[in-house]
Amino acid sequence: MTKDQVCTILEEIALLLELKGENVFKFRAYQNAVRALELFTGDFSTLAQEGHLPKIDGIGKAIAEKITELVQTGKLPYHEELKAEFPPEIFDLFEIQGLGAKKIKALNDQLGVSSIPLLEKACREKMVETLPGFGEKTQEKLLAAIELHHAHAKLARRGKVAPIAEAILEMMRTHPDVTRLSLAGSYRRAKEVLGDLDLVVSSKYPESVMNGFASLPEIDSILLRGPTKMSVRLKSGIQCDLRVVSDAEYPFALNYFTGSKEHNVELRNRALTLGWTLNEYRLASVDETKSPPCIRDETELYQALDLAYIPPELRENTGELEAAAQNRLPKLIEWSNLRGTFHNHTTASDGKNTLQEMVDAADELGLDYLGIADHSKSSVQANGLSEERLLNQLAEIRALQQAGSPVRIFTGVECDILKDGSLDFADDLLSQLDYVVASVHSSFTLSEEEMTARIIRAMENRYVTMLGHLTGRILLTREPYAVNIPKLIDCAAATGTWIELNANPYRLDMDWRWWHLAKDKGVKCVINPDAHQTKGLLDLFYGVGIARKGWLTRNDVMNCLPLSEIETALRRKRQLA
DNA sequence: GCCGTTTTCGGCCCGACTGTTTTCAGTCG
Repeated sequence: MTKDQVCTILEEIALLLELKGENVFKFRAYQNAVRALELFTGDFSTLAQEGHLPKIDGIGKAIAEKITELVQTGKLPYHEELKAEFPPEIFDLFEIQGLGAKKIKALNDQLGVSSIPLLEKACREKMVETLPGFGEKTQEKLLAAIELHHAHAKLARRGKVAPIAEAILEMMRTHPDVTRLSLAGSYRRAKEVLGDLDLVVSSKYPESVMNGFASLPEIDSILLRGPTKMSVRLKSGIQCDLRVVSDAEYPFALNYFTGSKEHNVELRNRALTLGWTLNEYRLASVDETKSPPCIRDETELYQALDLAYIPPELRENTGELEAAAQNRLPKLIEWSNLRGTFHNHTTASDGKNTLQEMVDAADELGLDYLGIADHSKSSVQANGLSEERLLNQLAEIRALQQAGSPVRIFTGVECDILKDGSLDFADDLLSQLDYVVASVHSSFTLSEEEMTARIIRAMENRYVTMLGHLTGRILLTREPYAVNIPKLIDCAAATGTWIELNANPYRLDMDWRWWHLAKDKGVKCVINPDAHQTKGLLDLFYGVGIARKGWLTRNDVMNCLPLSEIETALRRKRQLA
């Protein structure tokens, strides 16, 4: 049983305990355990088999025993028994906005409402308003929430949200009563998928700012509105929350609403140990024996807690507070550090722009070098190149280069890793290219062992410079294929193979949660847009955000190297072998 | 159920908003 499967079961246990009306701290302990497991990148199954799980902070004796039982037997009677107490569809009800465990329990106990369709029926028959604690308005809101649930997926990819978010920010920036403003929440932390959008504003005239916000053209409907807080539904279906505070409160509000929740809890705990109490408005003395320092921005806020400034992308409670306390936070990579990129397509395979157009776009973007890596012959669906067509492209690129291209063009290929781990082209062809991106595009359903062995075999080829989109995931659409990522990281370190950070907002693969580990093992990252048209090059922006979340610096990312050094770097692995 | 420089009991972040209440419970972030 994998870690993910264990997490799913623990998550269900938490919900079931909450439904039963158990002690809140009990089910929260299960949620904390899931969180701890998700962040844990060590050897999970060995630890579970040997009973060393309590070494992970947040997992105690009781939960560790349950996990061990799950890993060893694949079953957990405790979970089965809990589950038997409720109909299985009841979990869906948690996705309806406005419904929590207490209300779901009341609906189930008193009306037999145990699924979204039954809830819809009960609302339409006006049964819900008869329950104590419920009323006519609640009933209406539930119907609206059900409709919304049908209409929109709960999460949106960063690439969908970003243009809207930046547009709202720019429009609000021009409002005369806005003093300071920032996007906050998971957007500011550069998360790959977002549940909503948060905007924090400081102003002397909150009413005026709220009116301005309410009249933005992007807004579809207002979900709730108080004196300082407003939630709206945007036309794109995304929820957007606005908070207006005074300018003195702004650094605290911005920090609080940037999160993550776990980072905030740690920060508050740290404040307490220093004799301060921290909330979204201020820092205050616990016993009023001392007056707090003047805090005008987030840097001063972290300073007051004896911490170096922690960039938003790192605020996931994965060791950033400890590092900030010891002043050993990395200097994170920035957009301007990128000098080139490697995984790009042209009309030769399934791209929408020609070689010349891609080169011009790279030049306009200020890149010094561009790698072309079209698909190989087995990717028939993507018009993959035959040996002959690849050699033709090679000649075309050399001619373009000699004609005086402003951008250095590197010749590569995105070479399919076949089912058995062999490559789509023979070594003598690969050796004529500057580099090779090796990717899986078929047979996604192999077992974890087979898939891991398949990719390892490909990495052991001296001509494979880098590994493309490591897990094949399409965010919110296709699950990653089963593969042992720690083993792949170890192999990349041993063979000197770079791992791609695929910057396409549909992929963002390898996931940011693994980069810190990869970096510690000495694995090099390469940020590639997997561009299929000129504007796709801009996806590099999303890649930098994820690299920052993964604690990476310019030294960890190969395409930060200047042109004078990248050529040698591309040749290094093939010369080692 | 977890945790520990208030340590084996007694805490566990906490404020805003809504709706149903008539002082508060539930939900959300």
